This record gives sequence, structure tokens and C-alpha cells, in this order.
Amino acid sequence: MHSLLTDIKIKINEKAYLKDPESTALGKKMLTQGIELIEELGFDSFTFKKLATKIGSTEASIYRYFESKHHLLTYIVLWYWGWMEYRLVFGLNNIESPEQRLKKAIKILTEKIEQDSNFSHINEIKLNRIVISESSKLYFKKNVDSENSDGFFLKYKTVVELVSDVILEINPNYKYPHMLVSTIIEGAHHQRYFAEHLPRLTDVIEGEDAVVIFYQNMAIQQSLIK
Amino acid sequence: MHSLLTDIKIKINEKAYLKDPESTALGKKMLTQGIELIEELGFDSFTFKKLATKIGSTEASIYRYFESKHHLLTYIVLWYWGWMEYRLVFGLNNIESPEQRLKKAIKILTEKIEQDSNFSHINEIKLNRIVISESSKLYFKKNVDSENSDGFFLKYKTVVELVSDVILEINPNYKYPHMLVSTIIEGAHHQRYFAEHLPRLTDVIEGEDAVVIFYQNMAIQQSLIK
DNA sequence: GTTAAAATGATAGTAATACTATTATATTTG
DNA sequence: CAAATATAATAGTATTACTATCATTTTAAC
Repeated sequence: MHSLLTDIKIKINEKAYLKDPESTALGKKMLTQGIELIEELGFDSFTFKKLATKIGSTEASIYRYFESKHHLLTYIVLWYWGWMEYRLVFGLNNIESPEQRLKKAIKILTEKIEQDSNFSHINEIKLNRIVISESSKLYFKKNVDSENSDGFFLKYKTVVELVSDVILEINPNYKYPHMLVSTIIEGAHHQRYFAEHLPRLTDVIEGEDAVVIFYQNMAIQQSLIK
Repeated sequence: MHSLLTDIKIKINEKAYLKDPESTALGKKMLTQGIELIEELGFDSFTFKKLATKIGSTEASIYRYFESKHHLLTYIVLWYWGWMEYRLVFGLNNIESPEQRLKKAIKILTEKIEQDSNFSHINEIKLNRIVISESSKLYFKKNVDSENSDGFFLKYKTVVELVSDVILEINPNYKYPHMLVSTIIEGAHHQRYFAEHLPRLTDVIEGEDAVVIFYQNMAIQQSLIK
């Protein structure tokens, strides 16, 4: 991906924030350093007090941007899926064969993340690590339905839909495109985490990217069924 | 599964508790009502104070059994995987064809859970719901490595290994058995949760158990590769 | 059946957390 | 330059996840 685009901004659901953090220097600091700190401490140990100290501000100021630390996590995860959508739309453009598009899509979704210079205040590598280990905490909670109706999972659904459509292009009769795509996305996240912490739950192979190969294979195999 | 076995007990890693809750009436109440309450409130809102009130005891008494609420969750999740192991060993017994064994294993791991009368103080249906929505919080945390070395994920690994071995029986050259099995287990959990809360991430089909069919298919398809 | 030991209950206390509220001080904008 | 707005400084609250202590009940041993 080249940085020929200047000033692209990923638009985030307004319910995720009180005041747009991208609109001020202080807000951007909250995002940059927030990602840094959540990645470092884990979301459970992350507090607004610690973030305030890190950015030389106060708890009260952060609360003017985000209702809660949970909303800050929601914001950055929404950003991530907005970014993924953009990567997918870009990455699949001009590829004619739907099989090739599917392979590319799975690669984009499951590969190791690299820094994207188009968004200088976001560290995508750390953000990816946060998405892997913390984002399920956003939907595995009792208020999932109300957050869902606030649209907090829309970007994730959009990404799933995008890839499902490619599968249906390959095989219009395939019954489980969403199931397949969400299994692959969540699966890839899990496998990368397992490789680091619970290796007996995965199969890491030296020198090749087993995660990408495994899920590309799965996607193609499945979408050709029947 | 028949209840011809009396007094089977699932043995739990001793590091998960301070005093064996299965050894006293009060301890059993903690498990029974703990499962009830965690399922009802979600783990984040669950507290020992609330549990104490529910069982007519005190916070201090619960702390004599479990170091923390996190340890109680660890205990019941370990119990779940111990129970799954027992269901698998039982369920696969006497099936000759490895393909049939694999299909049966995937069914056991992904089907809707029913109450097991062999363990009267555990509600497996509620426990399954807890495992689905709370158990990832046990490994997606910063101290995962130390808990791993305490053996808190051993039962889960055993279950994955058991099914991986069946896959390798079908195809000794298959490269990703653990990846496949853990993808299926986690995937099935996710799909059941999505069906209830985020239906656009899955494909629920009336009248048939799409989850079981989808993952059985995936397991067989994949294990026949190459 | 008494006694000692073990289990449980009752109560208090602590540091940290996730906020809310208020007022003072900068900074920006019209 | 004044007025509006943003931020800082500070204080306060209810809840949580514990720890500690001592009294009381239950159980088990002789």
C-alpha cells in the first residue's frame, strides 16, 4: 500500500465518543498513547488515570472525550475495522478472478500487520495485538445487544459481508459464507495468540506463514463445496 | 449418555482452589450457585459478595475455597473441559472408522449441550454458556503464561490433542490438526453466540443444526487434504 | 459425651477503580 | 479585548477485590 493519499480519515460512529479525538492534538494523543498503554498493560489494568499521567493531562479531560475506557476501546477497534475495510476495498480492486480476490481478502485479514504510514498517529501493529486479545471483551458482555443497536459492531459486519460476497460470487449456493468468514477472522486471531502463548493449540511451521496458508485453503475449499 | 456410573468425579487441578469445593456441602453450593450467578450477571458483574448472599454465607468463607473470582471461573472451566474429555472418550469408544470418530467428536464439541444427570450439582447448559462467553477472558490476559505453567489450560489442550489424533489417523501427513481443532471449538462457540446476539456474523438455518454440520464438514474436508 | 480442632460467620478495614462535580486557569475565537 | 471554550487541579463517592481478626458453630476423636 502506498502513501499517495494524503489526509484520509477513517470515520468513526459518533456514539463511540463525546468529542472527536481526531479533532485536537490532545485527543490524538489519547489515541496514540492509549493504544500504546492498552497494548502494554492489557485492557483490564489500563486506566484513564494512567493514560492521563502518560499524556500529561488529567482524568477529567479524557472523560470529556470518552464516556468510559470501554468507549475508548470501542473507538480504536472500530477504527481498526474501518481501516481493514479500506485495505480490503483497495486490495481487491482490479483483481478479476473471484478466487484470487478471496485469497487476497483472506491474506489481508489474517496476515501479520505492518505499519500503515497513511495514519501516523495510529500504530497498527499494536492495535492489531489489541484487537486480537481485547476486542472479544467488547461483545462477550451482557450489554452486547444495546451496543449492537448503537452500531458498535457495524464495521466488523461490513468486513464480513464484503468477503462473504466474494464467496457467493464463487459459489452462489454456498450456505454458510458469514459463518466461514467470521470463523476465519476469529480463528486467525486466536492462532496468532496461541502461537505466542499456548503453542499446543496450534501448528506453527518455521519459515512459512501457516496462518495465512491454512485459512486461505479453508476459504477456497469450503466455498467450492456442492 | 446413560447414568449407569455412580459417583464419578472430575478431578480438577489443585492450583485452582484452596480447599476442594467438591468436598463439602458449602463448597458444592458455591459451584452450583456460582455457575447460576455468573451465567445470570456475566463474569464482570459477578462478585463473591453477591454469591455469598445467594448461598447464605460470607465473602470470607468463599475466599477460603478460592483465591479469587478468577480462580472460581478457572475451576468451572477446567471442570467443563474435564467433562468434555470424558464425553469424548466415552462417545468415541467402539467406533472403528476414524472418519466416523471425527464426525462424532466434532458433534460432541459443537452440539447444543444437554444436562448430564451424572453430575447433579453442575448445570452443564449454563456452564456451556459461561464457557462460550467468559472462558476466553481466562487466556486473553497478561498473566496467561504463568497460568499456563500452572496447568490451567491443560484440559483444553488434552481435548484438542484427542481430536487431533483422530485427524492424524485419517491423514498422517496433515499439517495443521491442532489449528483445525481449536479453530472448530472456538468457532462453534462464537457462532452460537453470534446467532443469539450478532446474527449478521453467522448463517443460522431453521430446523437443522448449522453449527454442527458446518464444522463436521470442515473437519472432514480439511483432514482429507493432500 | 466431653473436648479439641476445624469450619464458618460476623465484622472491619484497605487500596484501587471508575467515575462525577466543582472551580480555577489557560487558550482560542469573534 | 471580551467572551466562550478547553483544559487542569482537586475533591469526593460508591463499588470492588481483597485481608485480617475474632466469635461461634459444627465435626471428629477419645
